[in-house]
Amino acid sequence: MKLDHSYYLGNNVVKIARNLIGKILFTHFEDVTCAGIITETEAYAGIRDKASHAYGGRRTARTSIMYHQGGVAYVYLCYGMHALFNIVTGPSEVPDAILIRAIKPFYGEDKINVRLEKSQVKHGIIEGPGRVSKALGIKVIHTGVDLTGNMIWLGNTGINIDPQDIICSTRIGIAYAEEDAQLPYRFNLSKRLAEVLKES
DNA sequence: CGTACGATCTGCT
DNA sequence: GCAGATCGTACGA
Repeated sequence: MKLDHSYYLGNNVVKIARNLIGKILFTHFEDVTCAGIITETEAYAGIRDKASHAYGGRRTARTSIMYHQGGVAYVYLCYGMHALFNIVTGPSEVPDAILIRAIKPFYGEDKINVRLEKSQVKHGIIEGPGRVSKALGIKVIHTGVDLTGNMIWLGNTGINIDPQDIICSTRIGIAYAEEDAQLPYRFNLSKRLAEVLKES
């Protein structure tokens, strides 16, 4: 059920980002477990990707966790108020990461709704990376958390997803990345399958 | 030390 | 559809 360390060590971050669609993201804070099915991801391909925080080998206090071996969390603050949750992948010293942009609530919806306050879940999916973190209780201090531990982890559903149900497109909010903004590094579940999942 | 701005979200028009 | 919120981080002086 729980994805183990080897899952995160592959050096093809785009492939992992695609594979994460349909996996379940769990959190366990304050004695409460919540979970959501991942429906949207974006890959950030280390030092060669202008959209990545590690572009050109940039390495600062904030981004140093990206150089850790895959399987830990990278959470950072965006626009001064949103904690964005990323999954670090690849071998040590390869700063690849995957941003989780949307989930479908799967477990602990009561707590999720409390955390989201006024902005409740619409059409069954929590869209927007800031809202995903808010819903699951993930904060900047969770940077570095081991994703095979008991605070944040990922699991398999056992549901098989047809490759045709994964839509690939360009990433959002990275105009500064110039030509790399055109890379097909964003993945989401097709509307059709999202509807099916909504039923379950 | 100063400053510009972001892997965004919400509420108002 | 658009502007405002809101502040840590990065980078240059």
